[in-house]
Amino acid sequence: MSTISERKKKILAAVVDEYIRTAEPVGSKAIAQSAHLGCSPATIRNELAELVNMGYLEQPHTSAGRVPTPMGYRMYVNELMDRQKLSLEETEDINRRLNQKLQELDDTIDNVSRLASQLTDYPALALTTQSTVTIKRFDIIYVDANTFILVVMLSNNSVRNKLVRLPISVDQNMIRRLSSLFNASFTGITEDQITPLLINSTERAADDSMGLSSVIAAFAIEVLTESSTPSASVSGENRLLGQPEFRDPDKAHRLMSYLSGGGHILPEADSFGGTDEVRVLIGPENVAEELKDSSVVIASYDAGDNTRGLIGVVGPTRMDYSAVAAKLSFLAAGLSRRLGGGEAPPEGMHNKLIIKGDSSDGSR
Amino acid sequence: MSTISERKKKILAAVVDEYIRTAEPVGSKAIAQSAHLGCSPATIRNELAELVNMGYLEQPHTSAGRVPTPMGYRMYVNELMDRQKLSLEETEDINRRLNQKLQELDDTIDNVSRLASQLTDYPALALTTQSTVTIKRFDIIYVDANTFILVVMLSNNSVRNKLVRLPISVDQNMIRRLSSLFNASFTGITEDQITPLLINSTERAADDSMGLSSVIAAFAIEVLTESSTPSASVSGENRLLGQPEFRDPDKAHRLMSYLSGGGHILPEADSFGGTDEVRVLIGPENVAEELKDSSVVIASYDAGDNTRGLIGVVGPTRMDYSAVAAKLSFLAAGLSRRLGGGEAPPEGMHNKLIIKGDSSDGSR
DNA sequence: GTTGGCACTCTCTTCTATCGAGTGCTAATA
DNA sequence: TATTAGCACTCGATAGAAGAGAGTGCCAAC
Repeated sequence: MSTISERKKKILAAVVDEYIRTAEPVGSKAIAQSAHLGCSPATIRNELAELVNMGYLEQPHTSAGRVPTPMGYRMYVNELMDRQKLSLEETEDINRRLNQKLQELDDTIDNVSRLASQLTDYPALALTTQSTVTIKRFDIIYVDANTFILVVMLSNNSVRNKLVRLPISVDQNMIRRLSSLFNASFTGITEDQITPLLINSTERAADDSMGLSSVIAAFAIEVLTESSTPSASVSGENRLLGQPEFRDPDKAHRLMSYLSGGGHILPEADSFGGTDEVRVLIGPENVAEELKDSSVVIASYDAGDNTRGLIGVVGPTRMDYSAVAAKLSFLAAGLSRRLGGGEAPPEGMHNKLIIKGDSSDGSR
Repeated sequence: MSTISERKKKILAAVVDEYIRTAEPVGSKAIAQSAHLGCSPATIRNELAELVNMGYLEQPHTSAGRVPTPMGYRMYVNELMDRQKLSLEETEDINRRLNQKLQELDDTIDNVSRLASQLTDYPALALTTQSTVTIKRFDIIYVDANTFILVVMLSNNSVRNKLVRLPISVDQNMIRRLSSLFNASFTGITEDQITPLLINSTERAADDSMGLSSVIAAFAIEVLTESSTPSASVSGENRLLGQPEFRDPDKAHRLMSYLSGGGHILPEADSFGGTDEVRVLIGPENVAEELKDSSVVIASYDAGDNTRGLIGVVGPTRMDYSAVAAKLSFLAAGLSRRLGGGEAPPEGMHNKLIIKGDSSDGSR
């Protein structure tokens, strides 16, 4: 009983394809025409009835066509759908946008989410996972007696700065002293290694009676906290309204508010395997209550310095999984290539698309 | 005919207040109760009929209550509504949020728009006007033979940096030379004063045969462009869906897409007078087609260094003008105080609320 | 100038009838 | 045994009709 005939598979695939296209329950007649397996609607009906029994399809009501269940989608995603290759134009388009957006704004996840949303025409969110960041370099630039600039280069090669203005005067020597001291003792350590003790000893060593050390240390802590905290960005929530399943404003509002909330989304973020994997979460497979009748496609990329970036696209369960997965996969690969440390596959190549779902495999 | 009796004003105000509250056409009976001017519904009906004639109100259909026209709202905003003072809790709340959000992320307009949206519960957008920015200081930090960090401090006291990696090696002296040269000849000038000629001469003066000068100059241009280009940020689009007038998903979608588009919004931005002014644009008063049946409340603040920031809140014409104007005004004042250059009114004070509309004054 | 009374209008809701897509079942067929 | 044609049946969707209710406009009285 756990097997499923070839013909049933074809029919199931046809139903899902058609339903994704039209958002209307699919009838036996339509299938007989679209999937040309030489048999009549009546035969299809028998098969459909069995597919309903097996749990792959359901009927909104007795005399309507069939609609895929989450289990049906799961089967579709795992085995049935044709893994779309992007067209040359599409890959070129993505690469062009990537080059354009990333050349200056290195890691800005806002850009990643916006891009993902534009490409797929669904709301998208981007996030970075937790990671341990340390300071690689510490510089202090003397501007004038009351002003200096802190410049910190992090282990992930991003650079942060802060302009500090003082009510009192400091001389250039003090700045130089502090600079080299901080460069010596505050580099290579993580945020929680910056203890009051360490700050104190730096203060004494620099002969700093004005508390500058704590100001600078505070900046260090701030920067480290900020960079190692996962951050999230959501774009294109409004595209939800283009989907017929969100014509109900309340439903749309609920999901959009949830998305705008941002970060605490995707509890599955942590459990994410490796790069080059696209994961599809269908309806009830989602942990978050608000996503129980939506689907999420997630791709992961290497954001450099052991940081993993995640791109997620949210849509109705009737989502164009194939297209979205292909695009996200390509996008993630492009990002890995540009941001990641490791050796990279040559530009413009399709990388293989590995799709993993949850533990259930859609059979029974 | 251009005058309007006191009682009519009271009735008009009552209609608008009630309509803002309930989103339902307002009947004569309701007014007789809410605005207690000792007269019967019948009298009110007569007055209402005249108000309709004058163009301040309209009826959706013969036997419905009255709804304000844009002209009615205009009159309401200009003369009728009580200028709300915020409660102590509200001002404290805003100040607390301001302190929290701005202490580190100086100018991030994302924060401004998010804050405005949270406070008003309408979608909000923040933008900065065009301004001329120059470089105040130029520093180059040597990291290693293939890497250096550019640090630029701008006339608006923001600091930008960029990590540059080279395929070739440079020695520390070269860096030092470039640093002082750029600091000398690239400061105090605007973007379009950075000519190929200037770059060339710098290149020669530094004895730079590797084209480093153009890399650095490119960064200078980039930073100047970016900082002087008006930028925009939109937040809380989804709050639109909470409003009954946007229960139609298509209508909501249209406006949300327009808002997400961002910048080209508010063509009236340029014409904006001074700080401490709140401007209300009602329905057709808006230039943008997409806003013709929505209202916008705009406040302006001093973002320092001759830059003006704008905060706009978008909602249905049936918007709580009074509350929104009060909140925006206070928020703008708080931002001016923190970011602006001039002397500041003491914290926590209500600043006077000046509301200006367009040229028409709602009378005929 | 104000008020009560009353017929009138128009939307909104509810109910009913009809239509049609699509099914499930049965009996005939290859 | 698998497939097919035929047909009665189900059920949502649509349209029209009836009734309720809110609110008006107007008139005559105060």
